[in-house]
Amino acid sequence: MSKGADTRDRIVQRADRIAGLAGLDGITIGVLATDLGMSKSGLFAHFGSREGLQLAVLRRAVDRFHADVLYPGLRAKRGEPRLRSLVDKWLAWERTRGAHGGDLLSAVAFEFDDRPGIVRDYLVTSQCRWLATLATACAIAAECGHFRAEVDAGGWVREAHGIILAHRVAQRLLGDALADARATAAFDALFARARAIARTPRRRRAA
Amino acid sequence: MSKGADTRDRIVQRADRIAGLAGLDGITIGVLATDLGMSKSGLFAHFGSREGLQLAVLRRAVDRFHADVLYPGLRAKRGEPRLRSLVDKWLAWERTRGAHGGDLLSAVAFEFDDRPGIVRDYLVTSQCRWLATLATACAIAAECGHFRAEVDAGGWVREAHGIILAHRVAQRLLGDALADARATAAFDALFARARAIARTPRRRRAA
DNA sequence: GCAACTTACGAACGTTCGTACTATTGAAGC
DNA sequence: GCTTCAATAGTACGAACGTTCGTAAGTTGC
Repeated sequence: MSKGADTRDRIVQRADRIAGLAGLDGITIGVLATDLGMSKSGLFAHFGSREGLQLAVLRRAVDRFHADVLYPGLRAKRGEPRLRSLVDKWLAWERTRGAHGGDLLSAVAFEFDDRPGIVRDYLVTSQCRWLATLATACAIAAECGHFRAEVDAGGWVREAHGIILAHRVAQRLLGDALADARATAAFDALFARARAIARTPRRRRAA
Repeated sequence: MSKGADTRDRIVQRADRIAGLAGLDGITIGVLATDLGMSKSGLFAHFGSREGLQLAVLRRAVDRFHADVLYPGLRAKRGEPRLRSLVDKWLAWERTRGAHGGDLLSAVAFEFDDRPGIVRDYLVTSQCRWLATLATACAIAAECGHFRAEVDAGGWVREAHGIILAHRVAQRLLGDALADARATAAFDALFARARAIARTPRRRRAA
């Protein structure tokens, strides 16, 4: 790796840590430069703009997510095992706070949901892709007969997403000691429900 | 209302709108003063510090939440109706984007989950209180026989929280047209499950 | 060993930040 | 009508912001 690319990497790595605490908007070229013992201008030159730096940090987070969650998860065998592997690794990813910017993605989802720009655009596409991957894995689980044939993959994924998000708030904001156990239990139940042969009783639908 | 209190109110109201877009940290005394046609110092004097202003905005959001969600919801009759009323209003609150800072609370939950201070402290206590209220309502539903006696109120509330959070991301970030329908369906299912007489089939538990 | 390019620096730009102080206003109580 | 006091304006400050510029080193290719 060339010297430039190496420095750039160090910068993004450090910025990632800051973003984990203060959000992508909490990244500041001045403090970042001071932290790394280099000049603002030298640092700045690597990205051309603050937004470029933010995007680089987000990209890195997504790359890590792929490396730690997506690719290993996909290696499990088709059907429920693969889906389970994916969500287990997802939860583990969200759980490891601080170690790396494990939580950056969800945080940015809330931070930038109303702020147009390349950062948001990139986040949207990468999030959509991830959720679509999960939905596909869910559909495959149905194909394989692990899940009920009529399972709603989109709905299933949405619920999984909810479990992840609620876990994060419970753990990091509220400091709930039961956060992990609850999330795991919720996932167990979510799988069990999709698997269940006996129909859950259907009452009237809200208007 | 005295003139001072009135101005203060106008300031917080305006700041709330800004925070809805850019987060609590996106509030800036300078632009706020310009927006309202008053001097920075005149505005500043009302709060004593930026953090004081942020806290005032958060307080206002919580007050509105109580007025729009908590109190009206509690008026429904004991048991499942009350719980349903509460979560319905909760969802409605999160759905009304922009109109008022309907989404501020969840956003701040992610923004400040790693930033000690009075803002975070206030948020934590108010969130805990709200979730505890829901858990109580859920327990009462069990007492009334609407829900199964052994229902796990804490787990139930956590799932409800997840539905709300996932809905928000789906709606605001991903622009999912099905967001509302999915959230409503998820709540329906959550209620149905707690109600169900027939046990959902239990398989082995993950280790 | 000179040329071309990369990488980083230092200084400065104009803005904006939050916060202090002081001065002016305007309404209320006597 | 004068006093009093809360409310707002005015001005200034030092620091930090993102960004630009010109330039000095360092690296690489010929």
